[in-house]
Amino acid sequence: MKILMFLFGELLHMSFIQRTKKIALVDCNSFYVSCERLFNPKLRNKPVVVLSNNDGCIISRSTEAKALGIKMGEPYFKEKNVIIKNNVQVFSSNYSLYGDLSRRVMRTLKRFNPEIEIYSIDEAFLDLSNFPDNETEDIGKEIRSIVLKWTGIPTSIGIAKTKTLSKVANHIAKKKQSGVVSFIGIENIDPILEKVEINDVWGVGKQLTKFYHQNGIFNAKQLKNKSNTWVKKSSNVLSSRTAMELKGISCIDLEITSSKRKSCIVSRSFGKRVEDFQELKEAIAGYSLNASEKIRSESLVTKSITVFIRTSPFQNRYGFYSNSKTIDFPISTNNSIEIVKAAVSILETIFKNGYLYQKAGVMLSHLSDSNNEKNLFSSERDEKINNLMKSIDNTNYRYGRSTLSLASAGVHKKWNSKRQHYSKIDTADFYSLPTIKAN
DNA sequence: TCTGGGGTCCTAGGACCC
DNA sequence: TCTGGGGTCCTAGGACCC
Repeated sequence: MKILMFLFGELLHMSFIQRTKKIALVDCNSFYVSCERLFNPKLRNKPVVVLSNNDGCIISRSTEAKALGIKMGEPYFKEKNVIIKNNVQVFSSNYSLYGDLSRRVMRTLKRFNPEIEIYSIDEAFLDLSNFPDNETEDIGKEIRSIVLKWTGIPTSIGIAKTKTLSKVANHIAKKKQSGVVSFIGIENIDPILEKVEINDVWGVGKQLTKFYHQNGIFNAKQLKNKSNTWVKKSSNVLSSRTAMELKGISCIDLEITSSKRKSCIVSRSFGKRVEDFQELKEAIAGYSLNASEKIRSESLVTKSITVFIRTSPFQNRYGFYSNSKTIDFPISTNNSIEIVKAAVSILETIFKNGYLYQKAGVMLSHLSDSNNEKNLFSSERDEKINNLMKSIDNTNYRYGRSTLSLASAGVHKKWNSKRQHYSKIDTADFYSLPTIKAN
């Protein structure tokens, strides 16, 4: 009887309260700039930009900086005039700070539903299906205000039936005062999609934009109304998924379980060009150490390693050279010594004298779980190496990265990245806590 | 003078096999 | 001299994302 009453209750419930699939995309506004502002309130309402590694490009802009016409991804030196003229505040990127604040934002979001997909450092998809349809927008506003209150980071939130549509909603929310846009309950979204340019649709990049333009598709509505078979046949499955998602049919699932990564790259542009084999070797050894440490911290081992070096693609007068090579390890490993050795041996085969190198990198691929890799050849020696690696990692964790390193990684690092506008804020470092003066 | 870094997925085409 | 067809697996490279 109780069960019957329960079922009846549920039916009654369902008939009154609509609960369709609802996905929210929460995206931090000008994330890196917002992080810098958090510890430096003087930056509020002022134009601010954050630069990529090596102070190369502009990768985050405050609203005020956008208004000055400073473009995303533009080389810093090209915008320097505008920046100086308008007294734009400039920062080198500080990823440990951004990573820390990102974790705080994500932790806050999990209060609303622990099942979230962390899509990037500054955005997450959140399943809101459990909330009633007519409360969607209010929930969005609540999420926004709590994230702001608890972390100090402003966000924009788009809510819709599919991921692609929630991206569209988010895009519109960015321009709205409330910062929240929900498509839930809107019968016909064609008029909205009509105003969304095709290149602003998630999954449509430069090449696809060109292709769609050639076929008379200029906005999201036009793609939505194309037949699925046409899209699939003339492009590919990814494009057809995008089109279906615009129709409101969910094809791209939320990835709640954080699957382990499949590759790990460490690469940098040099602060100044490198010609010397020895210096290049130091850089490659250093990157290999970082990559090894990263995969160890995630209990992964690698089956193959790729090393690449290249000169600048923008300065042809010195001659362009780019090369890479991959080799396999006989047995998957995460041993720094072995990985550095392999990397250096690759470098020896691809290095060519007489070039000014601008960038180099190491990629570890075919990663797998280290716990599943215990094999017949495991020996006492492996055990010892594992322990050595563990103690290196622990020491570096406690006393700062590269406290313990290998000699081959070098000490001077003349080639290190440029970081002239570094804010030196470290939320994990007691001595960089902001001080508050009384009176 | 100065142009980031780190990922994922898909596909075409080659190697190989029967 | 004649020299198939179909399947699988792997990889490099392209496209896309933030």
